[in-house]
Amino acid sequence: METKTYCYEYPRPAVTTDCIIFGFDEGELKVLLIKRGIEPFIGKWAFPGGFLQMDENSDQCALRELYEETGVKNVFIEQLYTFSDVDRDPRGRVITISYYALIKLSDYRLKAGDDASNAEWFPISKVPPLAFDHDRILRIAIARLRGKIRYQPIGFELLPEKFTMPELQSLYETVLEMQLDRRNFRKKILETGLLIDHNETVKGLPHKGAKYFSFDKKKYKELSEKGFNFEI
Amino acid sequence: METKTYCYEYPRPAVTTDCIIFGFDEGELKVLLIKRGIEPFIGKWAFPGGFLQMDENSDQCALRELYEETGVKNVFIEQLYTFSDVDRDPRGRVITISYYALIKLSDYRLKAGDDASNAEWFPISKVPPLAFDHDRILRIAIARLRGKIRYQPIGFELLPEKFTMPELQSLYETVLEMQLDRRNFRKKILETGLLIDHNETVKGLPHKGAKYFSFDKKKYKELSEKGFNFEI
DNA sequence: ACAAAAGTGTTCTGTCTACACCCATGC
DNA sequence: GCATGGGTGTAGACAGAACACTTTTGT
Repeated sequence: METKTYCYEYPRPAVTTDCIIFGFDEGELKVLLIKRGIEPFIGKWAFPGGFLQMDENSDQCALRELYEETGVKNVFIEQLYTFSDVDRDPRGRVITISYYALIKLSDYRLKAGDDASNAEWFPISKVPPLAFDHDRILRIAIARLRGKIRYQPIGFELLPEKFTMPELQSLYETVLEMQLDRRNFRKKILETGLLIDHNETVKGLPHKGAKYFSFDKKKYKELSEKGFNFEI
Repeated sequence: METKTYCYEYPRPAVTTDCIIFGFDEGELKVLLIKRGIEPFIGKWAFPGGFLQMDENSDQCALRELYEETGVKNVFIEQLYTFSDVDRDPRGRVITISYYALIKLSDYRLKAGDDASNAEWFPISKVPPLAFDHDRILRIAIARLRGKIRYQPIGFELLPEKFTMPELQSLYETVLEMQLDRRNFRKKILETGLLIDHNETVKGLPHKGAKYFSFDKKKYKELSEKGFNFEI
């Protein structure tokens, strides 16, 4: 049978993916925005994204766009929500499958935002009004991150391979917008048995340097297959 | 400026919505399936769904399809996930924005599944192999329901307006696939203050009849705006 | 020696868990 | 009066919250 005989004749919306890229740096949660060089919304900031090709699924599209626009690769990425309001794009009917990504800003700070780039990191408290319905998308992305960080070990995706306990706590405090008790936090995190202690401390500070840890991904994978649930 | 000048020239996938409709009845979680009358997958069971029109967003599309195919209206519905694999539909490139709905089966049992209808309720333990990638979609929908019922009061959407405590507990036990202690369950639910006691019991049984309750939606809305979080 | 941040244990409190007996109803 | 399922309270275990002093390091 011919594929053709099955073809749909309905009018079709355009389909894009957009990616909300979170980073964490200097005690702030940040998001990467691109300044639009074309209409509509020329000069406004928006999330990186682009059109779905016919030979890729939306995950691949989001990863591809992420790489093309920011040089970022091999990062945590997850589908967020699909936006489909009729008038969300003045050019016509566009459906956007949104994703959010978590990146280790320490690794990528240099690439995006350098020299003449039109990409820039904004602390989420200082994000300007965005193009399209991207303000709404950002709110939803932040809510997802906040909800998920408590019961999935995704916070580590925002920190360098090696991080200290105060850094990890600061990340949680920032994302959850609440203060946490130092002793209780450390106890709870270490109890999971998922941190590798490097027996190595931060040097060159005018005070005691914190110990370096890293997250044991392999162990987490094993444990979660046995029904273990991360929770903080 | 003309809208036309903005028009995208990329090839476009077709876009549909599908709806996983859950019901609860006779102590079983059930899902509504439609027997396909056309190729591809003719004769196989699949979720109700259809093409997105150019004048509706995906929420509206899902509600419309739900109503057209099952006569169901005014029910809980929520976007689940968007599926976009290149070969998921033999007819060509089709992207599906999936939704799940929770319905009070007691109200709708008669409509779907009557006489010569091609719709039927299946206990989730007895769902046959489905068309397209609908098996995968169902697994994801069940996982979402299971995850969400604990911290959002969505279980009530599956029960009649008035329900008894044993019915509610049976629903939770079924969805969560675990036994719950009767006294502790009742205590925890009543502690929320969100159940209205009708001071009325089930009659005509060969034993003590259970009391009727209903869920106080209005109070829940007020409380949740003040930061209250439902949890069971 | 002092300033600055990291590291560490214990008590208290409230929540979750486990559990057994009486009650109402229809036959 | 008996079989069936509904309703109720309490004691022990456990986890979460609160909290203060000592250690290290650079200047």
